[in-house]
Amino acid sequence: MRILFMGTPDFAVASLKALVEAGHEICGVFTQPDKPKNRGHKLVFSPVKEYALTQNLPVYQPLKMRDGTALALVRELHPELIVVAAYGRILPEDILDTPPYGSINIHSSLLPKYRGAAPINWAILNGESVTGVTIMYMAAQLDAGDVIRCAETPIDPDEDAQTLTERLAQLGADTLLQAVEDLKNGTATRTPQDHTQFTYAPMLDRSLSPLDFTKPARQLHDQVRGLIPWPCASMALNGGDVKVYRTAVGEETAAVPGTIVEANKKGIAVACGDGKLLRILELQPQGGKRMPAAAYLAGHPVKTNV
RNA sequence: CGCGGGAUAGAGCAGUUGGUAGCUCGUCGGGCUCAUAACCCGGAGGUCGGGGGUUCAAGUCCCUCUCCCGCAA
Repeated sequence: MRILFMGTPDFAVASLKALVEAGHEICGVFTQPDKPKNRGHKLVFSPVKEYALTQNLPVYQPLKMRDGTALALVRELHPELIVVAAYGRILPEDILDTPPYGSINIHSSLLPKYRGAAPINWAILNGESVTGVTIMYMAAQLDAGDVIRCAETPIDPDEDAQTLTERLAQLGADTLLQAVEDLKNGTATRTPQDHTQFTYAPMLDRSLSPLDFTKPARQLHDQVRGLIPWPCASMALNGGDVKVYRTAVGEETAAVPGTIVEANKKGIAVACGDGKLLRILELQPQGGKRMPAAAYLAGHPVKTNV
């Protein structure tokens, strides 16, 4: 199949790689323009671009999708199918309608649940035990197209959004290949979503970070897992803010929520709203690196029961 | 030239106006204990990120390079 691929982050690389290795002809790769700013002032290529270059695939980084040049480019490439995976841009219908097989998207949730930008994170934040990927036809409305295939996977109670993203990227790539086969063989099904059941997973931001210890420990644990690697959960400690990377729900306590009950090799145990402890196992102080709680305590004594 | 923080023992940190480098943990040896991620005693371990400069003397002051982190994008 002659495919035009559109994607940007690591999540999309798995799918592109799968298509390449399955022998499909990639006639072009669209990815977000190099954002001229990282820390210093270095230009950074998107992961998809990095990979595409290693495969000598033609890379295109249109600035605008609606001024006609992108459409002209797509027509010139004559793709039989467009595959979009976390491209990060809304595509106009005239582009979506160009290829004879249409345009399909790989979305990292079980649609119609968690439409939007951060489905993996919100699935964890909400304490879901199952999620998955969905391959669908692209429609004018975001993530609302008819479904071709989907695949489920359980979410481990201690898994964080980063590792889940990696797993779903692989699952998505596998499912995508099957969907492409379906299309090629003319056996692809087309199932409309139940639009009454949809939920939305909006973009994450820093306001989601602060841990509120009046909430149940389990919920805070989910918050910590769901916000990795960005923006991360945070809490005040020793007069500064630290990012919290890994936690565990501990035993019962009679302490007032927010109280640090212990600070030792087992972690920093904080009382929560449901009378259970949340143990901070791994954290990152300002200006420092991510480290185990025990290492943090070696240089930053924490007072307990205050 | 986007803003800022940082690099000191295996890990995490301290180091005052330049004057022989400390703390907590770990580690090794010994002791105590029914037992311990507990306690006691003792030991090892650092050319203070690299290079250059000022000085009688630099972890500390000046210049420079490299790497890491946060914010902003």
